[in-house]
Formats: sequence, C-alpha cells, structure tokens
Amino acid sequence: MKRVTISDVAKHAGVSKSTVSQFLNKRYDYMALETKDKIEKAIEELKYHPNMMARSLKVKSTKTVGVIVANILHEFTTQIIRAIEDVCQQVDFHIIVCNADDDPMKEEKYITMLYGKQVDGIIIFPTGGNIELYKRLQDYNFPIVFMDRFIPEIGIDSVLLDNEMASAMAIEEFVNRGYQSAGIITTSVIKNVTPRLERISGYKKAIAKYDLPLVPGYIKSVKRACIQPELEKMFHLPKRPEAILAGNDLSLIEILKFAKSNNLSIPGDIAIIGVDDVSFADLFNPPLTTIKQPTFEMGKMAAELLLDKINGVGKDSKEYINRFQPELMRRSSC
Amino acid sequence: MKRVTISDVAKHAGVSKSTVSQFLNKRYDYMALETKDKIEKAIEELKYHPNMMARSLKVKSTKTVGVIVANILHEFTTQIIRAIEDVCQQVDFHIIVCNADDDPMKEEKYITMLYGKQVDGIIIFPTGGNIELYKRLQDYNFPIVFMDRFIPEIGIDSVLLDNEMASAMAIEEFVNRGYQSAGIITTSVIKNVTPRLERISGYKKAIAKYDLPLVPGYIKSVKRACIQPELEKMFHLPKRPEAILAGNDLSLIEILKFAKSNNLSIPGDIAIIGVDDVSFADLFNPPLTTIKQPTFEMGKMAAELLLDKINGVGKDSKEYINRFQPELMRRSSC
DNA sequence: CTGAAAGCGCTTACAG
DNA sequence: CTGAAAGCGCTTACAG
Repeated sequence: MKRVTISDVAKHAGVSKSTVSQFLNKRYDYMALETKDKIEKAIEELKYHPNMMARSLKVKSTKTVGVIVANILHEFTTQIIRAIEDVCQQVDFHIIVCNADDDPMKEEKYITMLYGKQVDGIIIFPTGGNIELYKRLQDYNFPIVFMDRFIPEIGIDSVLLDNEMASAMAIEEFVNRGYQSAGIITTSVIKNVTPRLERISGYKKAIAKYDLPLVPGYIKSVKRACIQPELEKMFHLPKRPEAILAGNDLSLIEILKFAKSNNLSIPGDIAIIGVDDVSFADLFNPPLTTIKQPTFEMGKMAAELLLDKINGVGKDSKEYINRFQPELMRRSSC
Repeated sequence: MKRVTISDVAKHAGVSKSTVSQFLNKRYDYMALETKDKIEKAIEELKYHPNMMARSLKVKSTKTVGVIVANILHEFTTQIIRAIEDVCQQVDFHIIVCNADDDPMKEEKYITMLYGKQVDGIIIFPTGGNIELYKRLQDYNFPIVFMDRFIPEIGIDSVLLDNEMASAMAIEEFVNRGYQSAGIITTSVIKNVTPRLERISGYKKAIAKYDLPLVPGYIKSVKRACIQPELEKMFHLPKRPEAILAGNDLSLIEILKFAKSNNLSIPGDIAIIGVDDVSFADLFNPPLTTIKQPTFEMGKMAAELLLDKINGVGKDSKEYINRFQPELMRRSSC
C-alpha cells in the first residue's frame, strides 16, 4: 500500500517537486501551459492524493476544528453540531467531534488530543472542570469558543441561550393559562452548569414576579437516574404543583415517563412545558408546548466566532457573552 | 502562539532530541533515571504537547479512523457511531465522523479528504454511488468496512442486519395478532439501498408465506417528503391495509403523523410496527411495537473488523457479509 | 518560467 | 546509555 507522493508525480511529469507543489496550490501565474498539462495528467494517471498532514506540518494549519460536547445525547447538542459543520464546510474546514460525557477527565484528554492533532481551534461545551487548562489555551492565544455554558472566571467568547428568559416565558405561559403553581426539574447542578443554574434562577424570579408560591420541594435538580423518585416526592407533597417546567429534553422525557406510569393526564393533572423543542413534540399526545432554542443560529455564531479568531479577525469588543432569545412553541401540554 | 517543540524540551533538559523522543515513546530500557527525570521536568515546565502530525508523518499511522455515514439523522446511525467510538477509544484511536447526506458527491469528497488526512481506515455507510472509488481503495489495500449496506460488486467486509428477517418478524407478529393485510413503507429505494431493498423483499416473502394479499398499492418506497401523499393514496384504496410496517425511524414518524392528522387510532384503525427501536417507543401513546437492531454489537463488530485490518490481522475467510439478528420489542401498537 | 535547498517536528536505525 | 544524521511528504523563499 505504498502511497504515491509528490515526488512520484514530479518524476512522472518530468518536472521538479517544487513545480508540482505550485500546481497543487493553484499558483499558475508563471506556469507554462504545457507544464500544467503534464502535471495534471500525471496526477490523474497516478491517482495522486496529497498528504494533507505533510502539508499541514509545513503551513501550520490543518483546516480542522475540534468540537467537544458535554453530552451528545441531548438533541440540542446534535443540532448544534450540524450547524457548526454547515458553516465550517462552506469554508472547507472539517470538524472532529468528541463527547466528553460530562466528565472533566475525558474533556481534558480530548483537549490535549485535539491540540496535539493541531486543530486550528476548538468549540467546547465546557464541563467546567478544567479551568486551568482553558486559561492556558487562552494564554497561548489558541482559538476557543464556549457553547451553551460559560466560565465566569475567564473571558472566553461564549454562545448562550437567554436561559432566564426561557424560564420566564414558561412561567408566564403557565400563569396565562390559569395555573397557580409550578415546579421545575433539571438535571444535576452540582457542576455549576450554566443553563441549569440560570433556568432555575429565572424560574425563581418569574415565580416571584407572578406571585406563585415558592416551595422548595417544587425545585429539583438531580441526576437523571434520580428524577423519578424526586418526582414521586414532589407529587406526594400536601399540595402538589399544577404545572412543571422541564429544564431540558432528558428531564422532559423523565417527566413524561412519570406522568405515564402514574396515569396522570396532561395537562389535566399536570401541565408541562419543556425547554428544547424536542423532535417528538408535535407527535406526542397531547402535543408538547416547548421553549425552542435557535440552535442553528447559535451553532452558526459559534463557528463564525471561532473562524474569525482563527483568521485573526477577532472583534475587540469587551463583550464576550452572546445571548440568544428562546421562542415559545405553543402546543397542548399546558 | 509559538508552540513548544521537541527541540525546546531537549534544550531545556540538556539532552538530544533523540533522547526526548525515546522518552516520549516510553523506551526507557537504557535510559538513565536522571535523564528521565530531567526530561520529565522539562516537559512539565514547558507544558510540552507533542505534535502528533509530525509523528504521524514519520510513523505512517494517525491512530484515527474515519466514519462516513449516509444520513446522520437516523437514530440508528448515531447509536452505531457511539458504539464505534467506544471500541476505538479503548485502543486509543480517534474517529472523524462525516455525514454524506446520501449524496455520492459528498461521499466522494469525504473519502478523498479522509484519505488525504491519512486516516488509518474508514467505516462507510455506502451511498453506492462511488463503486470505482471503493474498488480503488480496496486495490490499495486500504482498510475499509461497510456498515448497514453492502455493494454486491465488491467483496468488502460488511456488517448488516438480517433485514429479511426483520420484515418477517413484523409480518408474523401482525398475523399472530389477527391482522389480515399489511403494507410497508420505506424511504426511497432508487439508489439500491440494501436495507430498504431487503426489507421489501422480506416483506413480500412473508406476505406470501402467510397468504396475506399482495397488493402493489400496499408497497411504498418513496422519499420522505412524499410519504404523506402516498399514505393518503394507500388509505383511499378500496380496501386499505389493516397494518403497516415502517421501514425505519423516519418512515415511522411520517406514519404516526399521518395517523394523527387523520385521527386514526392505533392499533384500532391501523396497526403499526417500525424497524428501529426508536427512543420514544416506550413513551408513545400507545407504546410502539418495534423491531430492534443490535446496534451496539453491530458497531462494535464494524470497528473490530476495521481495527483488525489496520493491524494486518484480517481474517482470510471468503465470507464478507456479517448478519445480525433483529429482535421484536412487543408493545401496544399492534 | 522552473528547480535546488532548507525546513516543518517528529522517529529510528546506527554508531560510539 | 545517548546523540548525529537521515528522512517522512510537503512548501516556500530565492536564484537563475
């Protein structure tokens, strides 16, 4: 499986490697047409494919960016990946996707790996567990942008949903529909994951604004496996909430499971709104009211910010947090 | 953003590049403990990360494999990717995922790109549109394995579901439940996509075996956007089918949409079984009976076959098609 | 208009 | 036990 190299092409075409290289890089300015033809033919005949690694070693750019996601199981995540890929592909960049599984150790491993592979930049859904590393990369001036979450300690460009607004929208909708109390359930918050923190604080503010009861037992932020028992507790409170806000798609699924196994009708027994416009929202019975993130725009911006940094055209504004507005998808679960 | 190189480390530690390289490759056999320590310290102090590209150029292995999927929107696909990543990661291989979008042009671009990036091998869900290219890679002895689909013209190792069995299981279940007729709907078959072809032929054989009516209007194989109107037609036949088999997750979603917008109760008005055990099968009302593919095992085998080829321990058997058995997940939509 | 030479950051026989 | 040298497959000033 000996690969054909630039030397083979040069020999075959009867020119030097330099000239072939000029050809490959489309610098035809001073190239005799005849030379060009010879090289073209040699490449075709030998089925030559340049070794991009060798090239990258020289030019110090791989035209590749890494994307490290916290948890690839969220639909939100896969949509963001698609959006990033879309814009990268237009400028002939490739992406390498890594799933950190919400584990800082894995995240560190992947950052190191991508850095070693000489990617030109990285988009990270940060676990938050590698602040020193993030800082170091920033010091090196290595292009990074954060997605979905941000690290207050570091001023790295971040693309985020207006999470407080998302909760506010949901609570407002509950109120407009006449519900008098609402709970919230999100996956665990121990690692200070931005969206979860902000969705809870947004929930609290909205609860206060609309004078709904603020009951500690209505606020659950636990790992996925614990959601069912926690819901159990919430629903055995002397006065259970009439509505419930699901912090993301996975929490929503757990709530729906719970409703089902307890024969709760939606929205009769419990009204539900979920953040993330899940794919089955329309299909579900009843169709699910959701808060939709503008995933495509968010992914697009993250990619553009990164590409700009890579090309050295980073903006100089001090503002590094980019918020996007959610949208209420009114259906019938509330 | 000058990166630190092996020369910097060598200088800092007061040894030669060769020695640092020995250290990096854990060849400590003849290394003085003192030398080792010095290098270790230098690496730590300089925060040195080896340039894997430079290394790969020399050792001619990138420890990365490409996976080109036909359409990343299928849940089946993402599950397979996870499985592949799982096994690769255990042997410290990385994967680059590309989405060909069922477009042979894109597929060709990606194959060329991955080849240029010197990946050690590729797993492809082949579009079928690049037979010459597949052949050439095979001739080069470049490690490839096909997933989900196979190309009869070429004896490349392929991992497949026993698709005929999948259809047979579904029809058998319909029959056992007392349904007297059944249709099938899959996404378009114009490109000779293996699973669609085989699921239809399996359907026909089973229909014959159980003496159900073979009605041309019961068999639809069209692109996703045409599924609704085609269902419309099928349901306006003088005698519409009592049950319907969805060829994959996307077809299933379309059928569910159709049932919903036409107020058809499941399974009362129409019984449904879908191939692919979709994530919302349990959640749906009624819970959906499905045919489950052993995705994890399939992905695992594909990765192992590829890794074996890369390591030159390919098996020599003539048999290159590896079939996996589906499993009926009996729920309540039939 | 084209080619020889140096160099990107590594590894690997080989010499000592 | 360690280092000098050659080389992986490219690119890029520079000379002619």
